[in-house]
Amino acid sequence: MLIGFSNLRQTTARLPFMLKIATWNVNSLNVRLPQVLDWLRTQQPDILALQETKLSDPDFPTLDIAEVGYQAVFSGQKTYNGVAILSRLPAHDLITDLPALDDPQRRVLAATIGGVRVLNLYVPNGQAVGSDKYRYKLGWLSQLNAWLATELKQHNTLVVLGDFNIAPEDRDVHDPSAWAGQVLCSEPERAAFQRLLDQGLKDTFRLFPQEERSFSWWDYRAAAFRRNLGLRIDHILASPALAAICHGCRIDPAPRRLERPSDHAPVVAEFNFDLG
DNA sequence: ATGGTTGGAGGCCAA
Repeated sequence: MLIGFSNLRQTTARLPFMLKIATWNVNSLNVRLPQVLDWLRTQQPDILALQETKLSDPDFPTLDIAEVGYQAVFSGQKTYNGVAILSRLPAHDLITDLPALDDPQRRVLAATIGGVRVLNLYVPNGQAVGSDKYRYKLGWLSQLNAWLATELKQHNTLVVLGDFNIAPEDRDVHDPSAWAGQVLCSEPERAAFQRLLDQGLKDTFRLFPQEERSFSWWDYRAAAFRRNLGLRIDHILASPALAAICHGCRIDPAPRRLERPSDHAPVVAEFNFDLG
């Protein structure tokens, strides 16, 4: 017993520890709270970024989330948008707005958790190419790109994750010809996504072999999930230092199969920190 | 065949 404990102490110092970071657009945390609590209990992520909470801050279910062992920070909005970060460790140095964008829409929440800088995003949907909302989306992404540059200067270990509302490549689309040039897939949106990667971020999902036709969002209509007619629009991007220790990234389709699901599935990335 | 479904407001809009 004593020997075993001694060995454990010796080896623990050299064992890597895994940091599990996830993102999930829940499409109303009110409706999805039981599913989120179950998912936290079974998957045990260290950090879970939520989008589309659709809750004002006083209504945030802080106590329910604390009961399963997580702290919560949030930037909420009634009815629309709303982002939150749930974590084992406390979150500090919060930012809730893109600099130089005076925007009442709650789509951004940055925090530092256990030394990792986390940028949680709910990128505007854009509605349709050429619409006012599409122009807002592209302007928003431009401001995001500028902000990311300043964040990367300050933080070596950084993740940008959330609902990007962009399918980066045709392989992220169930029917590329049908979606060609459409919102979520248009060239200006993909170029904006590429500009984030051009700053050194890696799409952690594509660091690993993945099944073909892997998607993170399926329309509620036309039995799209059953037919796997989806898009991969939820992403976990990692700075070079974090990408180098990324150990895996996967989409968890299980919650999408539940009754009253979100239209998005969670995405999970794991990082190995060697404390030796 | 330009459909269909969900959430939340509030008697349509956003996704």
